[in-house]
Amino acid sequence: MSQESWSPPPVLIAVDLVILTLRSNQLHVLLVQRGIEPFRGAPALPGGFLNNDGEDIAVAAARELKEEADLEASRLHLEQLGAYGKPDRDPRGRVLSIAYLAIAPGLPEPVAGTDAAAATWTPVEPVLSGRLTLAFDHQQIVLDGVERARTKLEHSALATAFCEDEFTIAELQRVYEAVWGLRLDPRNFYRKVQRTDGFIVPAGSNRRTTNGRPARLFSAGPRTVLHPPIARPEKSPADKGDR
Amino acid sequence: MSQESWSPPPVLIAVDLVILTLRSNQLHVLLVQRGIEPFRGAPALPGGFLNNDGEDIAVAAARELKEEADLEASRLHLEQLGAYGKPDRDPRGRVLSIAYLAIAPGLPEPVAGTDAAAATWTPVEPVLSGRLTLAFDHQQIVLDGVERARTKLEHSALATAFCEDEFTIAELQRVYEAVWGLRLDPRNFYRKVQRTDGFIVPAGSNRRTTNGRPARLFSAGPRTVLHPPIARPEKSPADKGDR
DNA sequence: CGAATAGTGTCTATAAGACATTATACT
DNA sequence: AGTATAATGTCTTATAGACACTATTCG
Repeated sequence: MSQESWSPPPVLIAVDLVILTLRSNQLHVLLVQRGIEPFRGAPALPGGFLNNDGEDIAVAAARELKEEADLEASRLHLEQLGAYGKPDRDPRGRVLSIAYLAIAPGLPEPVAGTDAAAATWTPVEPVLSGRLTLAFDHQQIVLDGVERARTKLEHSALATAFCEDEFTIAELQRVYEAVWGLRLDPRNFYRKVQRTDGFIVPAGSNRRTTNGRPARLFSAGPRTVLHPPIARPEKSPADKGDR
Repeated sequence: MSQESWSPPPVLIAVDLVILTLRSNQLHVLLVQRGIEPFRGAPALPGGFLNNDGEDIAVAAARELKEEADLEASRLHLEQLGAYGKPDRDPRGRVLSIAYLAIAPGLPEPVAGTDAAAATWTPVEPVLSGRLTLAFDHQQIVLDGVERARTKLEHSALATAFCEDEFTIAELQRVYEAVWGLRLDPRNFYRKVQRTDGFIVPAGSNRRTTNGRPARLFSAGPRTVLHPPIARPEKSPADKGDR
């Protein structure tokens, strides 16, 4: 905080959302088609400006989540990613964006019929590689969001945020595989996840139907920080066979 | 980014700095005494408002680092911590603060004779525990900054930012001990640090004088992300003897 | 010499990775 | 039966933690 007092520069505050989910075992991000200049027609992150009624930025993020994606923040993981403030990031003038990362369980269809009709789930891969160009500096924000998710999978129970209330260990494994972009050994993963303290707890010895043997259902445990962590292999460990 | 266009709320942008260093093996943070209301006389983080000439926020952080602490950002580790935007965090009105974390090697004396005369190195412990009350939400920011440093010690070469260009392994160990607040076994630490790929590299087989056998000097290696990480023990592993 | 700090070696418990085997459903 | 997926077990190798020991300086 400065000691001097002087006239402030006018700065617009935006809140942008990186909403990640899994669709058919692929990591997707929610993008909207811009309807106005600049970058009209280009894909962009959902977001908006801060209300002028003294709204908290975290509340603004939750509000945009509802408005643009029809998602309830209270049921999602939502955390701040950081502030993006390069002076030229918005051609209209000085706009400082606070980016938030949200994790949602796989939804059957992209939201529709709401204000979020223009929102579409898009695979992250073309965005990360730059083959799909986003408006503003949104590619960088997605990059940072995915990187945040990747590292948090190791040390926190974030992976369960991609799952429904009850899930199988195989489903949890697919989260790790999709976000990290590599294959894991199911047997070792099973052991690892079970032995990591309060990570997941058996949900009433229920089961669910697929093809083979029914799997036990689990739900997210009380532990948010994992001891020991789920280590991410340096290189894809032997990609021969399995599934 | 929002599709609608409407009048923006006036929001002031501040940049606040959590500058950490080691002084006599204790983690310290740089605090200034506030000269004006609100919180006049209370300790606070160094910082200031964004310039109105279209300054980048990272540049603003570097500028404040120079102005308030007489430190050169180019020689320091400097990273963004996050945005703090609770509506009531500043009684004067809406002020959104972008916090930055800076790591400096142990400086012999607090900066003096400069604009930063009011700045003093303060042990973090009273701040973390709440025994020392800071202005605004600065206690929370310090908490987040220290937590960030603690976790980054594990997975990145951040520890070297606390050291001079050349340092001994024992000095590096003291960084880990001070930031984590626990004791480590010197022999195991030696092994671990040496075997972690490009973490530290021998600086010309020089040495330095203390009391016992001279220690080899090392400098920061090319690797910024550590494989494998330097694991932080869950509990202080046997605090009997040594040093 | 003895004190002090630096650096190396060794042992053991535990975890990671590879992979075989058994279990329980479906058609 | 045959196929598919879930769950458990076993083996080998690597790593963490505890700690003995050697090395090199100082007074």
